[in-house]
Amino acid sequence: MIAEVIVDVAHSDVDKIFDYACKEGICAGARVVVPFGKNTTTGFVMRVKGESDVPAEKLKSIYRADDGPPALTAESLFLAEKLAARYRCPMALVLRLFLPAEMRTGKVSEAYITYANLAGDPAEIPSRAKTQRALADFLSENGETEIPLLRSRFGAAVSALEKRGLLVFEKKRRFRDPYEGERGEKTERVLTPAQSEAVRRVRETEKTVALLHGVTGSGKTEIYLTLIAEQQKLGKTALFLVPEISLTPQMLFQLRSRFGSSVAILHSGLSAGERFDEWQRLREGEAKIAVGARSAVFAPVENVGLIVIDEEHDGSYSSESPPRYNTFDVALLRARYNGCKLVLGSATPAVETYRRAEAGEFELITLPDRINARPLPNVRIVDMRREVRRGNPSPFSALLRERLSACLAEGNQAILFLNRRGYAQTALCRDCGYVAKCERCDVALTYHSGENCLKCHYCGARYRMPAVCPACGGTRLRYVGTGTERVVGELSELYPAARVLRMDADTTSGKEGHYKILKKFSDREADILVGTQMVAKGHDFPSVTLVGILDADMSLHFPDYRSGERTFQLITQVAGRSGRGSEAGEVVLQTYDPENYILRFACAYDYAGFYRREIGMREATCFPPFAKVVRVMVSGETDAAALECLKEVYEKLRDIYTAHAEMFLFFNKMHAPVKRIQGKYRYQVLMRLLDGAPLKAIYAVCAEIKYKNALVWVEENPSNLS
DNA sequence: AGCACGCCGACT
DNA sequence: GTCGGCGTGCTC
Repeated sequence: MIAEVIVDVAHSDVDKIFDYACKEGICAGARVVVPFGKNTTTGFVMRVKGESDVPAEKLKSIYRADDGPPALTAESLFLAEKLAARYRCPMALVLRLFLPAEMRTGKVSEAYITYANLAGDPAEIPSRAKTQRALADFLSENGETEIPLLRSRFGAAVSALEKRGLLVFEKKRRFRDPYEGERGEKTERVLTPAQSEAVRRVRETEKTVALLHGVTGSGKTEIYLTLIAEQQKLGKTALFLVPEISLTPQMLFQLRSRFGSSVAILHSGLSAGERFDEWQRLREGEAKIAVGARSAVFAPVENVGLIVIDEEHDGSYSSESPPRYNTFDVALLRARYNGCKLVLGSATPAVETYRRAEAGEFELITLPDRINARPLPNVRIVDMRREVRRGNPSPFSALLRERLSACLAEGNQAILFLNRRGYAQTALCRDCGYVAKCERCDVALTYHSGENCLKCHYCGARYRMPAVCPACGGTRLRYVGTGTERVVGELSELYPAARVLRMDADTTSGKEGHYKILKKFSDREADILVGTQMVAKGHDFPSVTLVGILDADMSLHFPDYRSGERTFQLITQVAGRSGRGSEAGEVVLQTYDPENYILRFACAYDYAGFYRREIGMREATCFPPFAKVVRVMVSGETDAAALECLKEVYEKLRDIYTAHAEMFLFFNKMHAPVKRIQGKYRYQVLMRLLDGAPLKAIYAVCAEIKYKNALVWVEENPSNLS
């Protein structure tokens, strides 16, 4: 037999099928070890065939294959081929998505535990050996038991009994269980009429995709769980995808209490062994419901009955490193392959998603009301220009301070949202205008008061905070721009009695870092939670009655066509944290641009109004979904290398442009907005293309340009234009 | 990606 | 005369 093998080497030169001779019994999807050049490498069998076109003297044999079922299912192989073509990247790189990393590198393997049971006649035990007799009695009563447990209870008697030949041993597979044994209470809630109607519509629609557009707190999760339970009863599997941050243990316990051990969890917080075992449980059919972030869309389940993408608009569903896949695209392929439904849920759907739903491509299901009929919190806009004019330099407006005092006096909790970590945006010299910059990146450094240092948020470099200006020797170094650290500092001065927690990338490192802070807050060990956008997502704190949005403009003026959309989503999400319990909630939104339409629609919870305005704008200015933004990035070791490479890229792309000028709305080369990151000089060719433009040719041009000290890659509708 | 083969500069 | 620089080409 001949096996067509993709070797697990991520390089375009070897991104092709290699034929190997193999014995019968090896099938498609199997992971194999093969001789390759002077090396030995692992690979994947894509297909098995009778004969090969490769001359016999070149053909080598597979060394060995994993035992058990093939690592990759037929569906995985199908998806891999589609994705490699769509995202134009080596097959090996795509195949890696389907396996836990720890399995590929061979760092972990199955864990086993040895069980002992009684063999032979316990009457042989002398009556003076009381512990041995007790052990024998225990085993005859309880049957086979794990050795470690026996040793802890009966000590040396285990070995003694073994010497008498009265024990038999059996090794069994042990699945390492994340959050072992933890379960929530059984929560089988009765659906509201609106929820039942939503479930019915998903069930009955002819369309593959349903968009569940429900305001925050409208009970979308219960709808997902009901739909998943239905599929489980039919013996089918399900994928439940959530943004990384919403995978809080509370959510997992809720799922576990509902579905028991048939839920497997796949996310970055697990240990290598746990992730490996959870994956294996899915692959072997032991677990049928895969819950996880983006990468869980590749979960190795067969016979999928439902796929859910919660918080569909969330940016974390697009991968930023190659292969730059989009979770929705993969999920849609899987839904079609399995003939099942794909449910998208959001309070603030992505503009592009909503447009497709509105056009009838997706079933659009709207849930306009909160589940407990609580009104959405009232949002008040504060004009920060007036605060400045009144001589208030602090990050808190008078209104916010007044509401915060009231909130604390009533014994409630508050969340303050500011999308900037650190203490101050940067350190500036009042005498000469010097701004501290990173040595390897073209960005200003952020001052962190906790470590009293300057940090680069692009490369992570740390610098000592200078005592005097390095440029002019002046002593008037000032901190400009407020970050979460500074907010916490000012709060402790304003409200010395209040307990303040900070949640941002600096305080949530380590395993379950997010969880620890959220748990503290939900256990009421703090009164105020200050944080970056990670406080905005999906948490349910019934005692929070005030949300303060300190600088609503920050994401609004991001140089990106999606900044308005992102701001609307962020404000709606964070506002939704307020008033989820029995008391009404309120929101104070601070801005320097109080007339801005995005903010106005967000305050009124008017998604439809926002959408109309935004889609009209996109159409008028020819931005996605009416055109595609394509950027070709060039990054070089030196400025000269990058420029030389850029020149060739630009000339070749210009040929395509001149031949199809009518398809190009925009075409130009320029510096990347951040000219240097991690010592690499960056340039870009920016394009905006109409449907039908020769994207393939653009990719082809970029693939053939090879410089020894410069890199070229293509990004479509990039979400981060730095 | 690795690794070998192969052709030009400064060293015992 | 050789040791070693990294450009080029191959891996079933």
